Amino acid sequence: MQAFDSVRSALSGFLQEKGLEWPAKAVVEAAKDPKHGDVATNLAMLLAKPLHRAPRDIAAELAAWIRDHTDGVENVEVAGPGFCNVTFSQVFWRRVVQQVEKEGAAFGSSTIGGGRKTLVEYVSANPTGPLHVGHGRGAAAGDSLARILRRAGYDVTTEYYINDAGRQMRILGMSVWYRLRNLVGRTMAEPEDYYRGSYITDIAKEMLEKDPSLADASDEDGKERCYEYAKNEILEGIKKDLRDFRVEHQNWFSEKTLVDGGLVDKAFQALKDAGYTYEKDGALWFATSRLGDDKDRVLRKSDGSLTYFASDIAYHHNKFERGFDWLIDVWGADHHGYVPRMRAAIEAMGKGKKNFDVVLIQLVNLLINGQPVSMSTRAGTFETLADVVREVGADAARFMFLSRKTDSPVDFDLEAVKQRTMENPVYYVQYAHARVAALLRRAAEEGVTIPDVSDDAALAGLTLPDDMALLRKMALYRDMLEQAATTLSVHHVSHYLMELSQLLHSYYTKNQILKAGDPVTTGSRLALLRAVSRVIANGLDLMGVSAPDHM
RNA sequence: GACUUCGUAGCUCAGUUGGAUAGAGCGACUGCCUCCUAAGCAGUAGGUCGAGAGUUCGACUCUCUCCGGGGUCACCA
Repeated sequence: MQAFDSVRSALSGFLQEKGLEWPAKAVVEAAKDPKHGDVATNLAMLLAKPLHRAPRDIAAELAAWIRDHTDGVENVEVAGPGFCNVTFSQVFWRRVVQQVEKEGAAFGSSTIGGGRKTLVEYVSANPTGPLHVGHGRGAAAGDSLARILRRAGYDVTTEYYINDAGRQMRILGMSVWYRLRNLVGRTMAEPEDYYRGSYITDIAKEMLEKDPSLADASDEDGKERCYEYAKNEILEGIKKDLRDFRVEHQNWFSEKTLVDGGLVDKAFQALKDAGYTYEKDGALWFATSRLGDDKDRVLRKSDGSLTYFASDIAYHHNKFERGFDWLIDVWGADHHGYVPRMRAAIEAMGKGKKNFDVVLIQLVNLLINGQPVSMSTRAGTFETLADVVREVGADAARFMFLSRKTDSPVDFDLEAVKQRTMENPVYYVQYAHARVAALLRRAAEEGVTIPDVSDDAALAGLTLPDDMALLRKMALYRDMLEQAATTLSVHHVSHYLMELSQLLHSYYTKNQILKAGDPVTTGSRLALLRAVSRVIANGLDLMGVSAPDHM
């Protein structure tokens, strides 16, 4: 927030004057306790050693310096072992309202991304069946992460990698073919390993309706046609489910085109040139163990087919070739053992740690009335994402997923998420937004108007600690966004929104707005709450959750 | 076994470059709608931050050891 920036620059001036560097551990942060003012710094304590002076002594000098070199400061106090607590004036804080009014949806945006070209890849589930709840968590996280990074100044592209070339897809074709033959009474041996979900049979029926003669096709031809049809059908379903979940992918990248387009060979060549490949036992190996992996990995199997890893390397190679500087992969936590070898591959491409990050999404334990429901695409027993979204709504599901750290497992109880109570914080936040909307409607009905952008006089009624608490919280929005972006953790947004909403509900209950008694107070408070609801809407947008005007 | 991740209130979880008296929601208990949305508010109770040692002005945070839960260890994807 602005308060941090101005204190920081004052401190830098002080250090420069003394000919000192900024100590690595020195921070400027929001004071946790209002008694400690608005902004606190520990700088004096860290200067004690180099200056050979008592921390509180230095703090006193520092306090005077801050007072003289920072705009909008009301008071600076030395506290505890040597903290400097800075309090800003009410006039300073009121500017936050004006800033929100001027910037609107862009309020709180940051430029820390510096336009860096970033690719966020997420979901990327094999098109072998409908998305289940677990995919939903990854979808919500990836989508929200992309929104956050964009607001933080990154140039973000989102992508879904379609695994349409490997063994799983052959099994898919075979599964449909098997069902299809069964439907017309031409049974064949049950395949060893196949998808048993009812959607497989549905697809087979559909194909037969369109072309009854299909059953006469040769085994090979039949499987191929089943594969092709099923893949497209399922992929369309996936796309629809994601749309309904408000999840967007700009690109859909096919593994098959990667293989057919010779990009795999190109990537192999790059690895070979870097000296990392070798032949052994009739297979092509990649010496990932020289780059931090446990052991070497196979790229091309002895039967001539490619491993999943091989095309994935090619895919990431291609991402860099398309000019992306930062690759973020959102994966299910079961892929976590896969990370070191992918890192190795990235390094072999001449890229480093800075260019590649993986966000691991832990399991979702779906519960219905407290009873666990198992999810397995193969066995065909699962709760689909579409069902869940239909049941609880995209807002509640997304908020739930995005409220927890991605790397810890989550219990998702359908009944609980359906409930419109505090089990379900999404309504708490949305209610805060709707309440303000209702208030603004009421104001309009009563002929109370406030300007689109307030001037200082219009905000003069903001004098209470409650006012300042809301202003300070809004001012922290940008810091929250930056933290979420730099740590790739989406859950900060929902926690921030809970806190801001809490302040708003409390304010609303304690302080009258339209009935405050005088026009300045009414106008000021109305402008304040309008700004708060704007910030809530911005935050909800980061999560892809709607900000309703009515509830 | 190796690697990885987590262990914070009865429950679900925040607490990320080490900061002041460890937080929130739910649940429990006590109050608050003749008054702008009670899907709300105010308050009470609830803790050995898994255990131990170390690093230092200061540790929930960093290091090591141990205990306990999850996950992964394919020429599968």
